Amino acid sequence: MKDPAPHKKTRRAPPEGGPVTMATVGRMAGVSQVTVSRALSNPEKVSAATMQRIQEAIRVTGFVPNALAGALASRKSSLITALVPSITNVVYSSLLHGFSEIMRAEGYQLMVSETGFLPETEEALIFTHLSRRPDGILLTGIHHSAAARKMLLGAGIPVVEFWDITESPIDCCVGFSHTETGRRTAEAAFGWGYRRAATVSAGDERALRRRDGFRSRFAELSGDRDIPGITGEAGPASLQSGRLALSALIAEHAFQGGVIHCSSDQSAHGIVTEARSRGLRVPEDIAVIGFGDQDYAGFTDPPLTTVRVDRDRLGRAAARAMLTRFRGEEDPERVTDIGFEVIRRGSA
Amino acid sequence: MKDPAPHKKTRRAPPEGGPVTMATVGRMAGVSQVTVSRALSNPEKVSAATMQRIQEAIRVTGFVPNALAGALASRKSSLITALVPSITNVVYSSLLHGFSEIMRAEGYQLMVSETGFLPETEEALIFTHLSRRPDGILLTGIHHSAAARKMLLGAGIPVVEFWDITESPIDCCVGFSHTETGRRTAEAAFGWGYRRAATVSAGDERALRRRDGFRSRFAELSGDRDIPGITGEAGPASLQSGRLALSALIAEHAFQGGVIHCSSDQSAHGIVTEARSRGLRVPEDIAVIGFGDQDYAGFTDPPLTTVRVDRDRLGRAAARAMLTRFRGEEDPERVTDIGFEVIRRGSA
DNA sequence: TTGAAAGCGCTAACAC
DNA sequence: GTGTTAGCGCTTTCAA
Repeated sequence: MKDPAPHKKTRRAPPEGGPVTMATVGRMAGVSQVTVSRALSNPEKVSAATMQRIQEAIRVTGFVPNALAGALASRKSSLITALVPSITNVVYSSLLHGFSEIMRAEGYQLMVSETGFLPETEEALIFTHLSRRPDGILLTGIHHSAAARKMLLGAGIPVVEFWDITESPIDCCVGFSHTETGRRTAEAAFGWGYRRAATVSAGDERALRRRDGFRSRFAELSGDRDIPGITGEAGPASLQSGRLALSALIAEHAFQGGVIHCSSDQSAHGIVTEARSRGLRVPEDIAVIGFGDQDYAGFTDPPLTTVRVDRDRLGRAAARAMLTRFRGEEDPERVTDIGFEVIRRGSA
Repeated sequence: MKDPAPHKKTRRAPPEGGPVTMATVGRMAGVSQVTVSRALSNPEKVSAATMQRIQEAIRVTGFVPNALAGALASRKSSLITALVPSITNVVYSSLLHGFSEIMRAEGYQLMVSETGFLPETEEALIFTHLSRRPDGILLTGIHHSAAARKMLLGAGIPVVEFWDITESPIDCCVGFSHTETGRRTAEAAFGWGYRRAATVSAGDERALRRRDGFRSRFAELSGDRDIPGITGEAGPASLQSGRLALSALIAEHAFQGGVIHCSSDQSAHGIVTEARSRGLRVPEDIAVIGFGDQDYAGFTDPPLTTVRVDRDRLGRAAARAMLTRFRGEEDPERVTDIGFEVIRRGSA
């Protein structure tokens, strides 16, 4: 028997065994597809009896709604996109943790990618992520390529930049001044009596600003213009890189002692470890200041003097900034400085 | 002037300033929307001249394709969903890193959520994630609720369980035997001459299996049936928890020395730290064996004896397993045991 | 090489 | 309360 409608094109065989949709559920419950949709999003607008039958049908069929279709139709994906330099770095992963906790509670899901500290990669990822039509986007830092900024602006969604602050964010930023941490660390160290210093820094842009803040302020205060420094590559420092850095400082820069400003607790820990295994006393011979106040910082021996940033609060503040924008509030805060704290423990 | 078509319902004002779609681009380039689609997915099927005009139009408009619509129409989302206990734990984040690196190269994006080691949370997240219609799903471990297994099976997509192995995976698994790491560690420690032991373990199911493997095997070999142990909560151990555990072992279990089997390098590091600050020698008075071979394990003082799992390889193997399934290969490997290695350094 | 038509599974607007 | 209709922006036929 020929198909009576010559122009009826079907892509696939009839709907036997096809995906379970709201229509499937509706058929089984004796209602239309729309009613199923309503039962799921506005339960109060459906009669109790209908609700019962629909729920039973959902149970039997194992129906899982298609959020892709929902997002397309409603123009709301409930998706938040996040770009961080590296997820293996606790600093960023803990921030994401705090952020996603709040966003999840509000029904949003996170899609994360790593930029590897590379602006080109970030730019490419922004494009890919925007194609998923997220409701908002979270970026690390305040430096993004011109093309990236353009795409972001064009997307017309909230953009939260975190872990740094600027007077001119794309949309809004939540963080603290990296330069200022360096300066305040220098002031603290000078106040504790240190007159000679050195720096050990990772190569990424923010670590360098922390280092430079320390350098210039310490020079100002102590008059010492010759502060030796070891600078690594962009990317996370490790305990090992800290050990190597101290060795290099001693071997190549004839470092004689004083305080060492590190761009991370990891490298600070490495320096302490290396110093001890060389029989040097910490902080008497070599004092060390870390950055980040990682979970272990208070429990090393000696415990690390470091800069504490309330990452939990930062993550939450970023989430709050985004939620505020979703609510469409008038004139929301553009810059949130959550500050930091220099914590003195045993290592300096 | 009244609308001549009384039943013409438009949701929004006419398409002025609306989103930039393929139709917009097509109009500007003087071709139909379909041709724009083709230009993007099958460039070779479009004439060079047309291609030029389309690309120019894309550039001018800043067009970003809507992957939601694409996925809905093609039934392919290029999305992979991953569920891990915690992203702040380097063990899992480094695995994700390796996995996503390969998947991204193949055009897939990762959507990650944290289960917090809770099966109920995992179940809820599986539902949410499946609603995004991922092309594949990556799960941590081999224990999932019955409802979760059912949903997963019903989704009809590749499921890779990693970081553990079982004879009966949902689809396939890539990992190693946790019990076996404990047993082999016990054998190594016994071989090194240790005759007394203790354990310090996190409370999650896999850590407990490592601990039990160590316990029973060490008891078998040494005849010592009285191995004291400290067991923490589910969730990541920290340097601090290791320090506390050693204190508890000494105070509450009158631990006199011997080898301590830890469920992580973090707690092992804590024990070493605590031992030293108490004036105990490592490994002479107290020997410590960690787990994970974290980046710092070889650089603590003394360096940690530990169990190494090639996480990079594991992440890659998991990715390969998934890609194999995407290709629809016949009868693919269901269980991949990537093994582990006991590494002896200074702490035991 | 290009286009027209149909439909992916859902939500929004409206009528009953 | 519930159903009908008209899309959301794309891919997939199929015909030209």
